[in-house]
Amino acid sequence: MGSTIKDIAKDTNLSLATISKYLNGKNILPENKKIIEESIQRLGYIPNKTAQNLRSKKTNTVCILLPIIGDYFWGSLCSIIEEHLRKYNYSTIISSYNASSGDNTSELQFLLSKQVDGVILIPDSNITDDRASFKLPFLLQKAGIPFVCLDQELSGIPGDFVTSDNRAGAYNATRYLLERGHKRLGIIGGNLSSYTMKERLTGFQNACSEYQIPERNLSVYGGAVSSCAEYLRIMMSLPEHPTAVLILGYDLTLSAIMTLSVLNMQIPKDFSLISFDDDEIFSAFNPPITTVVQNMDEIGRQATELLMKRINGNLDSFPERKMIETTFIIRKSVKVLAD
Amino acid sequence: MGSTIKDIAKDTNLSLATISKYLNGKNILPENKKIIEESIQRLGYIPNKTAQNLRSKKTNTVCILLPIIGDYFWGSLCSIIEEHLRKYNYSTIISSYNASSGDNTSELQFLLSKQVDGVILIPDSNITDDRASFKLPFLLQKAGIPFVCLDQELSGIPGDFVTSDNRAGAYNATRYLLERGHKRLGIIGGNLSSYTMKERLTGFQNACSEYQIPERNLSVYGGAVSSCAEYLRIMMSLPEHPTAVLILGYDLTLSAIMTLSVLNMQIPKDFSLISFDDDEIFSAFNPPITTVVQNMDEIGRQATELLMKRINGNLDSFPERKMIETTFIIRKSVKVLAD
DNA sequence: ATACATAAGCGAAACGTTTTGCCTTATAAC
DNA sequence: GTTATAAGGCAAAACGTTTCGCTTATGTAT
Repeated sequence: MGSTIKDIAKDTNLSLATISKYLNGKNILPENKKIIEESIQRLGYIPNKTAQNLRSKKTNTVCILLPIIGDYFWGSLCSIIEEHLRKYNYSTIISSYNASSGDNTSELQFLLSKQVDGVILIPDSNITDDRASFKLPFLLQKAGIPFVCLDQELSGIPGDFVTSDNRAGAYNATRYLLERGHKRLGIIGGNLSSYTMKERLTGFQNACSEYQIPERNLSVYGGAVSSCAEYLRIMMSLPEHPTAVLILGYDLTLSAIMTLSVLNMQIPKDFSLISFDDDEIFSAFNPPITTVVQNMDEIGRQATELLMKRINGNLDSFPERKMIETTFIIRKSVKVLAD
Repeated sequence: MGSTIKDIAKDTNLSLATISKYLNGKNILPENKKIIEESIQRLGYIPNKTAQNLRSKKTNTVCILLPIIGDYFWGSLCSIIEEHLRKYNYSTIISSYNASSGDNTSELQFLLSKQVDGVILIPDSNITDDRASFKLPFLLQKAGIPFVCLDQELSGIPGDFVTSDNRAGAYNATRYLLERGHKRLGIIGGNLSSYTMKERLTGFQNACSEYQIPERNLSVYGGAVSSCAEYLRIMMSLPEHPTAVLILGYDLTLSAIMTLSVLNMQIPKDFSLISFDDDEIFSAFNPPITTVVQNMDEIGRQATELLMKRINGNLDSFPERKMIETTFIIRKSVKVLAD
């Protein structure tokens, strides 16, 4: 069915080596080039990547490793990364790993047998917080497979990573509230012990202490989406409740908005709110919600760039920490308070 | 670095062929089996897939082809499918294609050169509605690469596909409304000309005509999320406006809920609503929203199964149309009307 | 005993490339 | 006119497997 380099060689009366040279962009006579191109066209030749990979020991393939399946955020990031890798002539394979297992050897074997050139690791706190030597980061390092980590810094081992600048994002948003006269603030997050959330919390606190807001005027909540509504209700029933809140996550924001509407509190008239993590839908709300947005495309781009660099053997300034700036989108969910 | 089958052969004093037999589960002497296993352990041998692929002309690889990048729904489906394919010992590569191009030859070449065994095609109406012979489905067929299509039926060419039973899902939800005494209904969708949306609309209409609801009591809207709020507002200002609405999509539902809250209409007291497409967040709302949910995991499973069948040369009942039942989750967004 | 099937093992060829080292020819330098 | 230099081409080896055809040993039915 498919024709091979041999067929082209016969067809053109040239040697295998010459055809291979042509395919790899080496110098050959222009006339031969023309002949080869015609022949390729005529015979419908398509290079066989498996053969190329075997011989050259390079697969031009990167594996994205994710811990959980079905997560919207990471799932869509996969296709963004694919797009970027494609520009470098790399293809993407995705695979999931067992984050809770103490031994990721089987995942490593998979990568090794597939001969992937590099890995983009979407971490799970189970993996990053641990310096156990059978977990993915260690195994990858030992095997000499370059990888870059997304979203979270590894704690037991040095490694490149790229993440949103969560701290700055939260800091800016908080300042925005403070500048508009809010003096009692709340922050609502999911699991506040994760790297990402800790960073955001730090940003929030830094801004507050710059404005000398006393601790007692700050209200911090970390917990499940389902209980966020309850928390908000309690918070709002206090006599001196916050006038504004920074909400760390899409789902939480949605839940908060719904809760406020049930409580008959209007945004921003009765209460101000900023969401960390945007979605198209927030701009369609009434009022549209002011948000901090993570630049997913940029995260994908930078992760790709960094990985390419490492794959090409460039170890400059390892380990690199790339912080991607968030964007602050001012819409209409924050009220300006008179002093 | 990595050891090969040759090393094992030397180490065990057996021939390459025997080692290969062992690796492929053929019969060998139990004593040799033991020796080989020890040797593999000791030398840390890992089979080289690129070599296996080259020789056996089988890659155990499926490519998921998607049209757009960054789509949450499809992105997360990718990792679900990966999970299922993994059970069959297949790995997954993802790649995007140009839906608007008239010629997908380059995509085909990619698949051919990668030697993928099959494709899961996430379609774009640009591709399915067209019988142009340079578009993906035709090319795949011509090249003899088995594929199954998700979500949409191909119109120009027979092909397997698996999709949610959109029609039945909408039908059931609509009946639910009708059974609770609603006599004036609305349906709000995105692009109503897409296959998916048409199916849902049909389900809605079928239920309505069964209950002999006159056309004039039905209100149908298809359009962008951004203008849905406006539409709802107008609709609600009519004297005899619908008492309940079926909303075809997550974003639209969110937008509708917000709009209603701004209009000071309470769900379900003043207005009833069912969402097609669920999200965890809907259960956390107040009231929790009654929804029709697509069984993504099942879609992934069935697509995988069907593709495996085709890859193994089983063409029984081609082309197959698999309709995955939706689940109806009754929560509290629908009011029972007195007659 | 003879013939015959079955099981296990072996060496060598094959899969479709890239790479190596050598050879030829043309070009430039002196 | 000789010699150095470079460019392009070629045959063959290599990459790490699987598979083919053959051999030998073992058991089984005639």
